[in-house]
Amino acid sequence: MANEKNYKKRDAILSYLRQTHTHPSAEMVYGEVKNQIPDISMATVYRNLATFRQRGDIVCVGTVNGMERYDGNTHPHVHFICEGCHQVLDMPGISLSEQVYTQARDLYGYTANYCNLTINGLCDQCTANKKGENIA
Amino acid sequence: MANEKNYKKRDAILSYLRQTHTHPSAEMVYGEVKNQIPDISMATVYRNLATFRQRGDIVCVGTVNGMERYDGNTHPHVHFICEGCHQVLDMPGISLSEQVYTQARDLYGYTANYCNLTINGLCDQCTANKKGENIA
DNA sequence: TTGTAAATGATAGTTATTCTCATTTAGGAG
DNA sequence: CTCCTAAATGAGAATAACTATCATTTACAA
Repeated sequence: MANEKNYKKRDAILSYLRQTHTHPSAEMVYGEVKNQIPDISMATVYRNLATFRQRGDIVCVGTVNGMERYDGNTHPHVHFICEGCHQVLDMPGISLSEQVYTQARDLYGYTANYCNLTINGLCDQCTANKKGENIA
Repeated sequence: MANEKNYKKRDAILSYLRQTHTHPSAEMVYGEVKNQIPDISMATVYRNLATFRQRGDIVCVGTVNGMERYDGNTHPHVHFICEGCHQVLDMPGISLSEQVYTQARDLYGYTANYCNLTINGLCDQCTANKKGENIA
């Protein structure tokens, strides 16, 4: 009774986004899902990413190195973007106050749908590499 | 004694970014600075924006409607991005805890250079317009 | 079988951004 | 003043992420 409609590829994309913690770009999604379903195309990936975002099934983390990154975890949380290796990492120990939504409405009359806190810098590994460079 | 080197256009770009509160895109910067200096080119705008960002003279707010937005105010603060009219607005009443920098280092070993909190939604005007649509 | 509506694949098109390179500019050395 | 150098710039080509187009395929129902 699975697959009411022709959702095999669509479901594979969303499943992958919900499983991974890499906050992949469209190209990374394509490369991974292609392993399971070799005859998938980039058009399908981009199309479904747009659909998921409109539905609120995924969120956009932001543009890293010229490419948008996506997250299947829609619960508000903080991201770290490494400027060295372009990883996007979750920071579960750092909380993001959700009162910004009510503040946006009460202070400014705005309708807040989504908030995004990103911290940019160097991850632990790139920090170590950088230190090595500085010694030389 | 002004203009040690050939910095007339460079300075005009940075001055504009520091004056305005529109968080302009490269194209918006070009359009404005062109009023003062008609023979400026887009290449100069892009080149100097990249230079300013490397130096830390400006920050990137994020990509809005396919275009990066820039801010001459480098003090960490919160931005609102209107999904209707694509305005980027400051939200001075909402604070951004700077302890995320020390938390990033202490909890994860990351080197944090910059943090960016954006709230997405509809500004007051677009909220009003949307309500009008819903009535009809 | 036939009809349908949505999903997809292949590919062309768009556009923000970057790259290349010749030219211009400002200042210093002689 | 002239020559030299190094950086800034302008014009346009090149890049690449993303979107649009359109014919085809798929799943389901009548």
